[in-house]
Amino acid sequence: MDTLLSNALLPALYVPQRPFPPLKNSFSNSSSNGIIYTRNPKPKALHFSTNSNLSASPQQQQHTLLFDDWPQLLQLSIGSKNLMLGQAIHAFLLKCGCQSDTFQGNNLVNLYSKLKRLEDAHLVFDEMPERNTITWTSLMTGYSEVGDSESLFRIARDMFRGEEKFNEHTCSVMLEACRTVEERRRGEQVHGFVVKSGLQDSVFVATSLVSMYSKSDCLGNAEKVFNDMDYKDVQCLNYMILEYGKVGCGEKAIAVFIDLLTSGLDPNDYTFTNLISACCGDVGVHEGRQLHGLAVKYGIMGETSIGNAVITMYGKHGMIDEAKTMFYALDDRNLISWTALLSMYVKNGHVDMAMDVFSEMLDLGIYCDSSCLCTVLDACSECRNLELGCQIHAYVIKLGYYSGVHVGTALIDIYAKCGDLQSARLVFDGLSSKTTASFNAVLAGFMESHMHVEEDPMVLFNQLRYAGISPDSITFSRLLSLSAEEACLVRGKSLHSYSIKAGLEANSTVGNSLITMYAKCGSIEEAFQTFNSINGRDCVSWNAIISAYALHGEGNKALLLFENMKEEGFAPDGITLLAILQACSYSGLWETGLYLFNEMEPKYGTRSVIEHFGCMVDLLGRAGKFSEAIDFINRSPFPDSPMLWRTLVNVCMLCGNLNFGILASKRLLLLEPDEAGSYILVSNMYAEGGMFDEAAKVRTVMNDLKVNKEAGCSWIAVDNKFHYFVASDMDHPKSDEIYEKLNLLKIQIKLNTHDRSDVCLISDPL
DNA sequence: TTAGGGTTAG
Repeated sequence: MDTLLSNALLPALYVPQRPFPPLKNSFSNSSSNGIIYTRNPKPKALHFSTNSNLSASPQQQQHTLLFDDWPQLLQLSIGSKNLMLGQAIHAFLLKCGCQSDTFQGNNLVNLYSKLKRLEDAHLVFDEMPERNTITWTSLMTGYSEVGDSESLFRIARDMFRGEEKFNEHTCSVMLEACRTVEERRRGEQVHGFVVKSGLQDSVFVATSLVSMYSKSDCLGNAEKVFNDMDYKDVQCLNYMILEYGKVGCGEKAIAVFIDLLTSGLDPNDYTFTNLISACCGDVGVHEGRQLHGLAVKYGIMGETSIGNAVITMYGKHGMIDEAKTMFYALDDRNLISWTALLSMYVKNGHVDMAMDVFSEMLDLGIYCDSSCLCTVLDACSECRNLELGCQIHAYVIKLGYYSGVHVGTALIDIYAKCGDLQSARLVFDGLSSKTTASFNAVLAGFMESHMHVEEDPMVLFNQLRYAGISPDSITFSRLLSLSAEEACLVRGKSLHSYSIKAGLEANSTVGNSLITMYAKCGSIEEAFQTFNSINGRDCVSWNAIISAYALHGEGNKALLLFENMKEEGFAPDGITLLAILQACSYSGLWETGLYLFNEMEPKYGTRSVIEHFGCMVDLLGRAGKFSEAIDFINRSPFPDSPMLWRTLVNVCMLCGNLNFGILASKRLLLLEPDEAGSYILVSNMYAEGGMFDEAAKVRTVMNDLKVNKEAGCSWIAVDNKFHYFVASDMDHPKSDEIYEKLNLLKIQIKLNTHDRSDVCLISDPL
């Protein structure tokens, strides 16, 4: 063990000239490290100072440690993470000459393990002549501390081979190392070992099992272990309340709380913090408010964590005043209290108030951590305020959080959502470590920028795969949405294959995106196959497949699926009704559509919003009921909505009803005199109706008013390369061949539709 | 007489 005697400690060895005051209990100062030994070579006492200067004079020393007190001081060095003090005690023990003492060895292994000095822990461990269960368990704790489960289980195997007895402590440490999805399998093996060893009745081990299963996404197993426990203490019950709260099972959390009270246990601050936090899901503000009152009755509202949970709970239920009152009633506000208030304002759409709070924090000199900065950046992102985001970005750099992955991802998010993909990429490229979430944030930028990007997200995706970043369901969902937008079936299929390889075949998020991708790329059969393959379909899955059939004009199939959805116990939401109205509209089922629209609120409890009204205008128009459509708009809550009138103009154009189209156009241009898109639509409507002079007039008005619109573009993907075209485009290197092919196609279409009256060549745009 | 649940609020 001599090998551990650090040279750095030697200057501290000093014989004092006079006695020191006795050992005090106030060892909380973590800077204590001035070490002096009274006798050499075999000291009876250790004197130490709270002064960090090792060369301080003996008169400045404050504490004396008698030989028997060393375990107490060792605990202090662990608690205060004071390695130097621990090493001094180690040196002190060496001088005492008790190298073969197992108790001392165990304590030293524990010291170095807790301080993550695994090499030192191993040195002590290796030199111990006799080891016991505590020695092995202490060493395993070190590997658990640093998250090295491979080494931990290697040691466990050695311990097993050496026939050392595993006890409840050992099993708890092993289970601690299995609290991830990746380690779940190993956790199950340890569970088997626990049962075989008869240790499952220990409340420590059982709580570790509950924790292991819930943290590895197996709440069902956690619940089984929890329910089988004969004896539960407060900490175990608090744990289950926490886990139920995390997955939004507030009712179950409250049931555990009732069990806690009926078993005569006393709830503590953790109980209320966890429980109030659980009142943001299926359990609402009524229960949250009652628990808040109960915490006041118990006299523990002085605990900041409970107050913080109350702020968040009220904030999530939109009760801004109550949340604010709680914040100002707190005796001890901490950074979490401030962040909770900030977040509450952001989530309730009061970004300006959030920024006021942030300014106040800066004025008060409160130092922000990464979580607080992420919330502020969320505020900028929420209101798409890029300028403010840039200012916060500068502050982030000043604080040194620039390359941190969480703040970095929030920065990417704001740039991406504001359409500045280039800056989003710059932040992403500068991240010290990239995560799936940061990549997903960049993908949001691609989605926001649509087709106006040179870079191919798939190239970036492949680079990240090779760098070892695993895609998750959100990655696939976003990439599939991009493929759907590009109508690129080949790419969509390739992503489908990769999602199967990634083990996400039955994932509902990926499945739902696949349905939409296949439908938008024209393959309704594959959309339906995917729908059938999803394990645990949710409301979104049903909405996706109903929308898919609506898009393909198969209204009756969409209606059939709507009935199946209800039979399987899913409550249709606003999106379902929108999809079903579209299905009726595209399939000419206007009476059914009208009936369902009128049933939305009374039968389905779904409030109709402007999109539903838009759909109804389209439905009535397609059914030729233009007069009814105009009445419908005028009687709706949105009689002056340009969107509804634009829908009517569009449907008039589609159905060739110029009279109503002109009527609707006049209203539209009155409502939207500066919107280029409306002029183009009206102009197109005239052109479709053969009124070319009127169409030209509208274009002239546009020019006079100087309203311009970016030209619409079409594209085609060939061999993973996208080719874009605008009207009259001659920029493509193969323009001549393309126009020639188009001419042939037009002739073929005319011949096939038996309309040979106007077979002519598409004129060269030049 | 040493080792284990170590939980909370943004």
